[in-house]
Amino acid sequence: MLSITEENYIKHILSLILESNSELGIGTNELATSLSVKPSSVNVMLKKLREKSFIEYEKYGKIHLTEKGKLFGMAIIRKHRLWETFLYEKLDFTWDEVHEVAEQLEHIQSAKLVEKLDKFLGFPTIDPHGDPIPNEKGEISTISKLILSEIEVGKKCRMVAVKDNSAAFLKFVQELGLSINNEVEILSKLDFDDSIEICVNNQKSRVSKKFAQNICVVVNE
Amino acid sequence: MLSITEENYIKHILSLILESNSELGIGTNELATSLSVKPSSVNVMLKKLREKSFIEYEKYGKIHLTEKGKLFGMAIIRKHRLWETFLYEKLDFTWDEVHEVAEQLEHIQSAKLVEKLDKFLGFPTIDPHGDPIPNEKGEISTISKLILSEIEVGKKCRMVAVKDNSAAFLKFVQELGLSINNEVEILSKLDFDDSIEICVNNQKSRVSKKFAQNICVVVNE
DNA sequence: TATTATATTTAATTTTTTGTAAAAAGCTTA
DNA sequence: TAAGCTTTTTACAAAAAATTAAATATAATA
Repeated sequence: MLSITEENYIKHILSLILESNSELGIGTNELATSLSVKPSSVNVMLKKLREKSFIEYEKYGKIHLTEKGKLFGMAIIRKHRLWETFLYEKLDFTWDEVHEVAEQLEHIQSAKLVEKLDKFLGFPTIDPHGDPIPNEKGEISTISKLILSEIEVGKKCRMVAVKDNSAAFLKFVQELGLSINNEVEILSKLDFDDSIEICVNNQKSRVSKKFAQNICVVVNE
Repeated sequence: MLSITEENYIKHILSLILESNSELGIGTNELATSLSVKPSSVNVMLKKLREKSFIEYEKYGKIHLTEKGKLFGMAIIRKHRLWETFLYEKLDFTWDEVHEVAEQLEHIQSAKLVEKLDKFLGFPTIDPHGDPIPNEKGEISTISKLILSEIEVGKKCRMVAVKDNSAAFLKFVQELGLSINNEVEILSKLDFDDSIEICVNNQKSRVSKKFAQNICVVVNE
C-alpha cells in the first residue's frame, strides 16, 4: 500500500500529463514545482515509484506513467471528483469548499466504497467544477468543459458548474431559472460589450460577459 | 493538528474509560494491549499527549482525559459512528463491513463535514451496531443497547441493529417483518429452550435464543 | 513485613518516511 | 564551446513511531 505522499506524487504526475495533453512526459523540475518540493526530493521519490512499477523513466529523461500508474492515478482523481460531487450535491457544500475536503477523502482505501458512492450519486460524469469523472476502468470522458462566454451563437449547451460562489452571483443565476443540467441556448452576442442573449426554459435573457465567464457548460451532442 | 496515531491513542483511552464505566482511569499496560504496542511505546506517547493537555497523569498513576481530551475523543467516536451510519443507511454496506472503512473516515478533518453529514442522516442517535452517537457537544446518550434475549417479558423495545449478517439470518429477520426502528414486544419466554415469543406489527412469532442474541434493541421509555 | 510478581519508566536505538543543500553531471542552445 | 539550464548524487537532517533492555516503582501475597 502506498503512503499518501506517494499517492499525491502519482496524482500530480497524471494531472500534469493530462493538462499538457501530450505524450511527451514531464520533467523533474515541473513536478517539483507542482508539489512545492525541491527537485532533489522528487528525484528520490521517482526512484521509489519506478521500483514499484508506477512510472517509467531513465536518467535525465522524461517521467511517464506505466499502465499501472495511470490506472492508479485515475482512481485517485475518480475518488476526488466523486467525493466533490457528494459534498456538493448531497451535503450542500458550495463549489469552492469541496476541494479541500476531497483532498483528504480521495485517500480513503476501499474499492467497495467508491463503487457504492458512484451508484449512490447516480453515476455522475462531471464534478461540481465541470471536470469529467473517470469511470471504474480509469477512462475519462473527452467531453471538455467550456465556459458559457466561449460558446458560439446558435449552439445549445448544458450548465454543469459555476465558477463564482458569491451570493450576488448565485441569486442572479437563480433568477434566470438556471441550475445544474439546465439547457442553455445561445441566441446572439453583442460585439459592443460581449454580452450574450440566452434562452433558458423558453425564457430569453441577456447576460454580461463577466457573468457568462462564470458558468461552466458542456456542448450538447 | 494531531497525527492519526495520536488521535487513535486518545480514542482508545476514551473507549477504555467508557467501557470500564468508572472514573478510575486506565493503566499503561491496558492501553498498550488495546493498541497492540508495547507499554514503553505508550509511555513515550503519554508524555506527548500530556504536554499537549489531552491527558492528565502522574508517574505510576492512572491515565485520565482532560476536558479537552474528552471532547476530542468524543468527536472522533462521533465521526466514526456517523460514517458507519452513512455507509449502512445510504450506501448499503452491511453492518460488519462498516467498521473498517469508518476507521479511516473518522480521521477526516472538517467540522463542516461532520455537521452536514449529521444533518443529511437526520441526526441519528444510534449507529448500525446499536451504539449511541455523541452529539456535537460530545455528550453521549445513556440509552444503552441491549440484546433481545435479555429483555424482560412484558417490555416493549425497538430494534436498532443486528449482530449477524448471514443471508439465512437476515432472511428470517425479514420474514418476521422486522426492520430497524421496529417495535418489538416480549410476550413470553420458554424456560425449556429459552425461546421467546414476540410481537412485531401485531404479528406474534416465536424465535430461538440464538436468534434473539443477534438482535440489538433499546427499551422504550 | 519481606518477597515475589506485575506494572511502569527510562534511555538508547531502530526504522521509516520525507525532505534538503551542495556539488557534480548531463543537456540545450546561442 | 561556453553559459545556463535541468537533473542527479550524496550525505545529512528531522520527525514520527516503535522497540529492547534495564532499572525502578507499586501491588499482591505468603
